[in-house]
Amino acid sequence: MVRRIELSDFLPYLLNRAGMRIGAMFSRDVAPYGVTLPMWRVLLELWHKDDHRLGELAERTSIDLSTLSRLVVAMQRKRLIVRRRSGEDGRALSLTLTPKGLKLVETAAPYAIYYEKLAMKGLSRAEVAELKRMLRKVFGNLERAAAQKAEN
Amino acid sequence: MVRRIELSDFLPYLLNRAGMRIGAMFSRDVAPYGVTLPMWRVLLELWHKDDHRLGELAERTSIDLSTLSRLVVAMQRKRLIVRRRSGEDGRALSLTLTPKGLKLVETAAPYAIYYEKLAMKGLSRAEVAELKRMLRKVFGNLERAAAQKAEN
DNA sequence: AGTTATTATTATCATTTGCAAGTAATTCCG
DNA sequence: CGGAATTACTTGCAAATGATAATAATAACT
Repeated sequence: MVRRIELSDFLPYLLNRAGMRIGAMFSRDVAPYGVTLPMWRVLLELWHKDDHRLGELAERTSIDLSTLSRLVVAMQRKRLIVRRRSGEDGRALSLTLTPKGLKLVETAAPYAIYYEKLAMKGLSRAEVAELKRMLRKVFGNLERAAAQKAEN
Repeated sequence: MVRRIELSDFLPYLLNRAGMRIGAMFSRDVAPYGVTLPMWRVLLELWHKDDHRLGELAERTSIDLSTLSRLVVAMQRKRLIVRRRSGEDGRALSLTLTPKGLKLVETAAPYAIYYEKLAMKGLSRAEVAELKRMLRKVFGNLERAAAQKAEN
């Protein structure tokens, strides 16, 4: 007999629920600007650090490589990003924001910041720092395990 | 000029990354049993509390209602759950696990528990409790805001 | 009771997604 | 050096998804 999982105390469940909810709320707000959640993730990543290659971006946005490949083509057609071959490695792409893309991230960013603040309401500065530290830790743990598994 | 968002300190990003990663790892392990992540979420929810209606389940699993409707039909065809009209409210469904469904959750649950443990490695019992409490708080904050918005 | 409103569920259709196979560039190694 | 293996990305295709419209049952109101 297996013990039942208590959902309100089950980390994957809590992560999924909080993550999906904040994504959905943000998403509805920025939809009028023509921004979808996957697009936003790409824009945000490129804002944060320009000149990404595709694989790197897929890893960081949690978007499947083939899905992302099509997404960046679409985003280039919309003049939000530029896709060119990397100089160093002719297989790789170099993805960068256009001015139009930059403008769009800057338009959407306040909504993201608003929802982050809203989510953290009632938590002290120290608690928030702890929460984020632990989430980074959690991700690091998973990442390390995945890497080890890939090794074998 | 808008200040750039620091990704490694941005809650929605941390939530998404951790949540997606743990979901993906778990998912690969249980795929051989014919369990997908959405299916797992439904099974887990019904394991936790039997006799759900569809809307309630959609809310709790973060699965879109129309998507979920098809999913539960498919799961009934696989004899994992039973779908019947609720006695109390003739509009609603009453969804329950079959013995086969129960067996399947019990097969998959150890993987879920394993990854939860893995994710929390290096955190003290007290820290874990704090993390979960804050995640519930975060979700509650978002939920409350959404409810208030819907009111107006 | 009859009409309207509300809530819950399903069907349809266009789009998105992800797996698997394919292509091209680069690196490895004899 | 040169062919095999690896890496980076793209594409084809079947399945999953989500928005919207339709349907059904119940509740609320007159």
